[in-house]
Amino acid sequence: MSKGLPSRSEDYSLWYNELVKKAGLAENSPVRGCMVIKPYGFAIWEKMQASLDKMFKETGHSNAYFPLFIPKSFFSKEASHVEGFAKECAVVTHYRLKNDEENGGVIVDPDAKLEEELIVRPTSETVIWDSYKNWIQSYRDLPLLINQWANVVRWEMRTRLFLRTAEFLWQEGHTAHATKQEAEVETKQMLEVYAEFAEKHMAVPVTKGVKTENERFAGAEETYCIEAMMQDGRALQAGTSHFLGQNFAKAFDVKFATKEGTEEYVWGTSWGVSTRLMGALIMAHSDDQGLVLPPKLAPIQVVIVPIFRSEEDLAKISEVADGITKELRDKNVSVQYDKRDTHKPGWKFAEYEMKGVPVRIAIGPRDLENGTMEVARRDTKEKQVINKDNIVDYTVGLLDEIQTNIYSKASAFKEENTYTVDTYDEFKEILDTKPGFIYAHWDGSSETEEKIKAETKATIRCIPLNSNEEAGSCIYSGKPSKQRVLFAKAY
RNA sequence: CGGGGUGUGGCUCAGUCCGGUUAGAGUACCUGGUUUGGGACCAGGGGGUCGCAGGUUCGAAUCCUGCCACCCCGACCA
Repeated sequence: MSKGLPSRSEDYSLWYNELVKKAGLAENSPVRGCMVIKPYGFAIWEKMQASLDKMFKETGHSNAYFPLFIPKSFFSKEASHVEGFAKECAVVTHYRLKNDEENGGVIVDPDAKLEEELIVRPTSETVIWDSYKNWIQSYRDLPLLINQWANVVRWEMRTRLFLRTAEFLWQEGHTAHATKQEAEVETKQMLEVYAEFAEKHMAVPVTKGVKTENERFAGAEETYCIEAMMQDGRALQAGTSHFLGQNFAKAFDVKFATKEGTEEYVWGTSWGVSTRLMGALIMAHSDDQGLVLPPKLAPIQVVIVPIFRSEEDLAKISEVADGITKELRDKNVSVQYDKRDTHKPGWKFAEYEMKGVPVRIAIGPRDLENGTMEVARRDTKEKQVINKDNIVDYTVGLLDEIQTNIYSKASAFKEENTYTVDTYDEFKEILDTKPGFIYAHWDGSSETEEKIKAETKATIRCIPLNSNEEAGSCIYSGKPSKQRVLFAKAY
């Protein structure tokens, strides 16, 4: 592994790409637009999955699995849904290869053409609602609260590790309800789950809001989202929750018998977060030394590095290190004791910093003499010499403190880089000179939204929830507006 | 699909304009020794059909033609 990262402030994209590779998270795959997630990166994703899955279960959801392939005809059933995804679908047209007699190698067997093409799922609403049709007959079958962990494929023209890849991993929840109100409650509940996960686990502050019509999910009545700010000031959509109304129920003819004996279409929701969250995690906290992971999602929370010259030294240090390793593990802290003699301590320090391990404990001969250990925290780089009798409590407390500190830091950054403007001139001035979010009045029309996007590249990330209504006039058209919306350049 | 760029040991690249020893460097890897509290040092070593195919030439990484791949910018992006 080579040394060092490019500076974050000089070239953010380069820094990001190098970090993803050097921290051992992922790399570009030989397959166009796809990525290989390496073990360390996958370990972080698994931590995310575990936390989210638990939250889904606690809110009454169950996991299931639906097919990767979707018959083309399913797609055409919901008009706006097709339109939204048509341009980025991978399509299976044949089911067999054969030897190429003329040129060698293999070719697609032209005789093995599928009667109906299969779409590699870009999202699963259609296959899932096709099943729901058979699963739902009565109000007694509702609500149906299902989640699936899966991969999906969207043939993006340009890709970026974690942020936009042709294939990505995600979870997609698909629920069906007897009433509109219940479905709306579900939609908002899942948005809250995502926001809580982002803030409490990822330590990434987010703005909750509703998408404008332009940015709404294809097939939804309303799309809710959480938007996070990256360290270059750009916005990243970190999760979405859609109120589908009766759109898919009507498209797939999913009706149920009510208590009163009438027949009605069910109300739906869908919601998802993806490996894109990995990108958010990386870009929200990391620095020029590498990744900075919040303790709650760090695969290794504490690393112990022995400093030794001889086998005898190591043996003595290991005795102490094994002791605290066990004590920490008893307190559910994940510890790695790295006593490899193939790398020097300095090399290990740099390596674990690159990997974002929150706490490092170094034990050397000097510490053995004094009954101490050196504890270094990744977020602030501070080192403290701690008496070994207090080390376990100190470390456990430190992990909490780091989790809190990382969040506070990201939160302060987000606030410092958020602006409120009243005129289009101010708006453009800030976009040109400063990164960040901008709150401004908007007249509510797609036309204005598109013009602002074309002129400045800034888009409306969301119409924030919980923000005070405040009368004003649109920065672009001057027409009346009853609330400020969140503008930013986005990933 | 438009515009720009790059293909040379695992990785990052020099060499190409102006053809000419055995194709180089850094890093990584292997061996030995000295080291080990912030990415060690010295010595030795292995590893390359110079993207692919054709052509020009006594001679091609270098010039010509064709093809392929990848990257960046734009268009696209629940």
